[in-house]
Amino acid sequence: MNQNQARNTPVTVADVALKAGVSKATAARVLGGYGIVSDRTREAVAAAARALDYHPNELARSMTTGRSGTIGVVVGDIENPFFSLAMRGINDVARQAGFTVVLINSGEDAEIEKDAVRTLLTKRVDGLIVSPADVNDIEHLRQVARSGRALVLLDRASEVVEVDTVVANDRQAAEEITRWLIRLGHRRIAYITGCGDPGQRFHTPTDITTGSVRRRIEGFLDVCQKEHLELTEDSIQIGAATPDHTRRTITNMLTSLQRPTAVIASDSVIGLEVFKVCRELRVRIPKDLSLVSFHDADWTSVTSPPVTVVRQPVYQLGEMAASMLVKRLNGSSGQPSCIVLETEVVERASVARLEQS
Amino acid sequence: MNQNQARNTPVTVADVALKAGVSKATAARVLGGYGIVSDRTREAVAAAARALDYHPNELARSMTTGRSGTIGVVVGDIENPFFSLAMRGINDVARQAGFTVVLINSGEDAEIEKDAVRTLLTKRVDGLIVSPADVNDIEHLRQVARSGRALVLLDRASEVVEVDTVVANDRQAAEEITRWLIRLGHRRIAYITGCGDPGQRFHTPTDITTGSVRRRIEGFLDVCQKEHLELTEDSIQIGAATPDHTRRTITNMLTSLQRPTAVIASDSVIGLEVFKVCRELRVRIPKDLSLVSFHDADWTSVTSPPVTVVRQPVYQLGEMAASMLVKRLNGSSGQPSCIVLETEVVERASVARLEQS
DNA sequence: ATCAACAATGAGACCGGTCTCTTTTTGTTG
DNA sequence: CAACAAAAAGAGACCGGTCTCATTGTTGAT
Repeated sequence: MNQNQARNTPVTVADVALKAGVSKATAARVLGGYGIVSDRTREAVAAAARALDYHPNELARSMTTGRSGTIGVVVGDIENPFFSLAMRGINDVARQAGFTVVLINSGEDAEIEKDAVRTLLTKRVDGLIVSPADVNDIEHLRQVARSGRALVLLDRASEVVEVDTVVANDRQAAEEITRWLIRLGHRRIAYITGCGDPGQRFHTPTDITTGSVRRRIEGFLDVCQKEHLELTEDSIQIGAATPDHTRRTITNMLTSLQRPTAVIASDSVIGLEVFKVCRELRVRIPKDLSLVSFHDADWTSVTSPPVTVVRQPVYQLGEMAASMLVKRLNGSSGQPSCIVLETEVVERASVARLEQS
Repeated sequence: MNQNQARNTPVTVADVALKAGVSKATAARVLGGYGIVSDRTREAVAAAARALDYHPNELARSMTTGRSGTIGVVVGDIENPFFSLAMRGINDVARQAGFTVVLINSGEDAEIEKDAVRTLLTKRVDGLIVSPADVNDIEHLRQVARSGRALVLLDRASEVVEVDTVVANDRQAAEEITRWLIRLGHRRIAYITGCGDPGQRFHTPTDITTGSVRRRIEGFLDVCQKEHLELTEDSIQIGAATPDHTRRTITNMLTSLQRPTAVIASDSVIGLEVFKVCRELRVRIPKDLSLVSFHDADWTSVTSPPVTVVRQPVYQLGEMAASMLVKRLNGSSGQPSCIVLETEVVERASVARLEQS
């Protein structure tokens, strides 16, 4: 082995400069790729750096430049295919633009989210992408703006704060499938979501702090009312946050006397759970229960029957969020904008026309 | 609004010190939570910090301490449920221990992986968790060791480098299910993986650079040979990296004259694709084809038939990797160890006893 | 009363880069 | 060949913290 292989290679510009016989400033110019240097010195310094196995300290660099080259991402649950797909979109764009992604999982907990944002801010990320758990509790997002760093909201808009946002047309999608279910003869339709407090009952959309879900519920309720559907307090099931709780919620719903004839699941994780419980209880889809799920997860096309879904452009959601952020970081200014991506209902076989009884 | 609300709040310890009427050193002691300070000054400084809305610059802190409080994670594909679940395990442990996670997706590309490791190193992460795409190409991993930072390999061991590792007992699991399939009368069994070069044919396990998959293939081949199964070059299908390519590979396999009677899918993504293609081609599972998949993804229990899987403790894999790393970061020394977690075959209904023809 | 021991604070170097400003070298031109 | 502009290199401050060491103030034991 090389005997001048120092332990823990803390080779600095100064070391390289010494070896190359130039000043620290000159070495820094070469190593940092800025300023003007003659070809001869450039090569000498480069050679010295190579010989010493020099690696720049990005931290020190960030200190003076003020840019860290990282963007922070705070999502609700990385395990949810929705987020992991969006995450890939973010990642792809970020790496293309030369940024590194710092990820924090909030577990949909507003406190953890605040903590996460604070942490990222102290770590001096250049910008943030957040899927806020609570559209009202946004003091920490204001803090981001105040600290002068860029912010993009992902999937969940907040009316309370003016900021770049990328969402799907949730409300419209919910209206569309609700109208459609009604046209097929369904009168008892339930909407299930993991948002909201477990054990709580739904009262008003304002209780739902997740932007996207609130919009959907608003759309759902709106259409129900227009079509004069009888809405009970069971029409909207909230708080299905843990698998265990989800399971219980669905079981209760499906064994109740006024069992719904159609269910809208707020994401693929909930949709899957509905599917599982139906199987256990021998509730046949779509004969006994029609099912529509948000998010076109990969498995939804392969069940028996395949599940009708609202296809959201999830990857693009991530891409857009990241590229909006990158644009801001590259100096784009102007009014914050809100981009709404279109969804599409993919009709499969989990929804039935209801026989008149 | 507060009129002394400075833009881009670059409030530093010096500012706080000034306001509190103490020296920079004293203010730093309070703000940094070290050294000895009297209660009175502590409160004065804290008050000043609050009034000024002081936020520490973690970057500057890291500069001097040498610790950044972050761990870097490089995985193959965050969209694969295997990794997103492991990622959650890592995340949970990391945040518990006060670390932030920096994530980079390699897309199973060794070059991107090297780049990622280099980037993380320059960003001075305290430690790294890597799922190496290529067990032979590990110069960049040596580099990590040389830079004096901790490293844990996730899911994929490398004999070439001595380092802490967390894996599942892949070889044994593969042996077990292969033996079991043979006992059920299967003589033509195929193994499909996304690893390896698309378009290439399999020759020897050494071609497979993904540690875990190589082990499984070794186990598979070993049992096949012991049981005198005829192995063709189609017995192992590699390079199913893109959905498109996977689809084609599977289609070819299932329409060939010597169609296998059983298929082992190397992960749930491949397993799902097999399932889809079977459906398209009207190949009935398990009547026409038996299917076993690695990774007990959530949807596998809900298909018709439900899929027999090798259940790996994926979350724990992530947890273990993170906690090993955290231990090292907290000063634990000693020989690198390799932890092997047990798997379990979950028998469902996608495997049939073969009728003698 | 004297001095040691320790608590509390201050002064300033330091981490590893960037960047401004100054000095030296080089090259062009009348 | 002097005169001057431009190019190249150097000196040193700076980013925002930490940390060592020196200084001052307080207490208790002798």
